[in-house]
Amino acid sequence: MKKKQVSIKSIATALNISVTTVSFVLNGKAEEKHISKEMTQKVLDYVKKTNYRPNQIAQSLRTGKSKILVFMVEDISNNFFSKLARIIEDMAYEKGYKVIFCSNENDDNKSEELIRLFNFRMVDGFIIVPSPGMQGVIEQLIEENIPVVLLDRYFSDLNSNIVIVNNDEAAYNATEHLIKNQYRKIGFITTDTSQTQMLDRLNGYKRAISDNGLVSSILSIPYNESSTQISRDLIYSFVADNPELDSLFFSTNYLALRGLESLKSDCDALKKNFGVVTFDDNEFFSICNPTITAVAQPLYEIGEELMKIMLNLLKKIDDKPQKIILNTELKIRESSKPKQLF
Amino acid sequence: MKKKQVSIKSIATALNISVTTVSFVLNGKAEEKHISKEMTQKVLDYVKKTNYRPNQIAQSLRTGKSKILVFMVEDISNNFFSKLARIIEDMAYEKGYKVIFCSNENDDNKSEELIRLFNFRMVDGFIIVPSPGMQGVIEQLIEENIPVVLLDRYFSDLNSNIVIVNNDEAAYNATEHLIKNQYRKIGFITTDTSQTQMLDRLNGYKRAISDNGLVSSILSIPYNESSTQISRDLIYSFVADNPELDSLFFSTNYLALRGLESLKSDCDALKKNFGVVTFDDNEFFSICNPTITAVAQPLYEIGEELMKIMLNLLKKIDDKPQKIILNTELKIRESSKPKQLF
DNA sequence: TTGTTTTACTAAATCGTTTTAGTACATTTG
DNA sequence: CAAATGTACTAAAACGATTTAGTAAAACAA
Repeated sequence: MKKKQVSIKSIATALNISVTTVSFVLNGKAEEKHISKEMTQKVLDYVKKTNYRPNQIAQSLRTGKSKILVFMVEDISNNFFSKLARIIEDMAYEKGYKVIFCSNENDDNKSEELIRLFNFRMVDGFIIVPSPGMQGVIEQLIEENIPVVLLDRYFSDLNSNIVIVNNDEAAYNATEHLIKNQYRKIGFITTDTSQTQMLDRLNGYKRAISDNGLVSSILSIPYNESSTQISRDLIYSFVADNPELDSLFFSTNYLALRGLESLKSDCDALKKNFGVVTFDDNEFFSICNPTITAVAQPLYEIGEELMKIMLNLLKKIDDKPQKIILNTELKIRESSKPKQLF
Repeated sequence: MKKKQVSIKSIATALNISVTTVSFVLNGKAEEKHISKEMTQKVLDYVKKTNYRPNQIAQSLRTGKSKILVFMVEDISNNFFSKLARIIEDMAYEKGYKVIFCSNENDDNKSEELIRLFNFRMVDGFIIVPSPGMQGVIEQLIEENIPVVLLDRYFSDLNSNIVIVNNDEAAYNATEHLIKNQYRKIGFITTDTSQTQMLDRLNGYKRAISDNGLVSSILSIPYNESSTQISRDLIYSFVADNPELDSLFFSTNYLALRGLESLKSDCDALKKNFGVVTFDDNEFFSICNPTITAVAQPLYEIGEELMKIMLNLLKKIDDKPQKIILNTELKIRESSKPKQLF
């Protein structure tokens, strides 16, 4: 009933040759190792007949390579990350790598635990959206010469490979866009984390505001509440308590979602000339009513750059650590249309 | 510069004892194997000091278990699957399993290729959203006693573990809901695949329509076009060519997205008493305008059932293959409100 | 003829664990 | 006091591949 697993050894025994010969043939070293054409063919035929597949675990043990990458993000169910995951998945598979995804929830302990789980040894490389206190663990990985590429956020005093977008500039431009369209009191919704990408966005917003002689108005939502009713309520109160607000800039996708829910519950907010811009695009933004203006990150390019760097690291081509900064695109839609023409 | 990896052997040598002893201690078998308290402590101390981590690859080779599961879906970037992925990820990690996600794009060749890539041996179990022609490969897995659980769709003549929802009934109820709310000409948007869940939904729709003496109106979109402009156009023409239509039922989330985009471009469609119901809920549905009525699948329960079955399979507890059918919930929102009252 | 090369293979070590089947000594039991 | 049992350990095989360092025979060169 139970089929015996076919191994190199079983092949060797069946053909009455040595495992070495089989291994050479399978690894395409027949010629180089002077295995005769007939022998080679015999092995190949038998392999095909028995549908032999090498045991990758054994290969990994011997070669030290697992052909597995880890893609660690904040939350794999977040649209931004899942879209990116798909892109990375495809690129990795094309190169013969499998990808294990995991969500660290921006929690340092979880991040470290996950990395320990992978044990530095069953994984060939890490693509990581780092949580704030991960610098030590990441340094450790780099020190041990394990390929690591970061994305989305960074550590300013860590010289690592990283792919990010022009957060500051993008936020500046998006804010200016609102200002150009006559919005004057622009609320900025962010979280209380020290994530660099969030700080950069905040900075961009602040610069644009002050460059235009306006006054900023910022709501910082506790990070751990950012996906709950509490954050909806906070946004609601923020808008209610600041009746002079004529627009909101959400600094990331999940905040936008909470915000839109909140503005929606205050039925009229969105209809009355109220401007909205958000970071991170979403397919649904073009079917919302009004459609939502968003800063779109170049997902495909991000994935491409990440994999380019990762593959180089895996090939042990070690350039200096690279810092890639990609450009975002402001997708202008109805939610930010000129105020007086609304 | 390069730190030597600490192994059981290096520990044994350092402490001048045998690897067996170290292994016993590490596996908590000290007592059972009569290792003295002092020895045990000595090993534990050294292990802590050197920060030793076992090489999981070697463990896997020896034990035949990798603690890796594969979660194969149609497209990991699809909201339904990524939300589910997150749930499964969490449950699996809790039990010490890692999860490799992959997208088969509903393509049989890709599915098979992926399964071969995992090689039947570097993975402990598969959770699969099967593509139509995968039955053979799946039978093969089952035959080789590899844990497999299917979800979302099934093969009617394959006796496998499976978790699905009451598609037929759910579609019936959703259709009836529209009918109760005075919609009379309900279009059904589906794809041309033979995916069972889609057929079941179609069936439910048809039954409700005929039970109520109405006439059905179905648009089937070529599967491979289902995420392109073409499908938007098809839906657009469908609505335009059938002016008597007063509502649409989208049979899955990506079709709903295309449909809503399409209806949006036909600016007024959604405002004029036009009913919409869709399969698969989405966070954005409650901020759309009108908010969208949807059949919500119980993601958490699905994940829970999948993992429950998988863990049993992994424990070699072999019950009969189970077929779990979970109930959906119709989330009634504005897009299906009573027609005349609109 | 002797020595060197080339061809066609193979034995055995290795990767880092787990586990079976010991051993040597001490203690208990009948 | 001999046999049985218990304690505290260890040697070595095994998992399934890769790879180094061979060997034996044939071919070629001097």
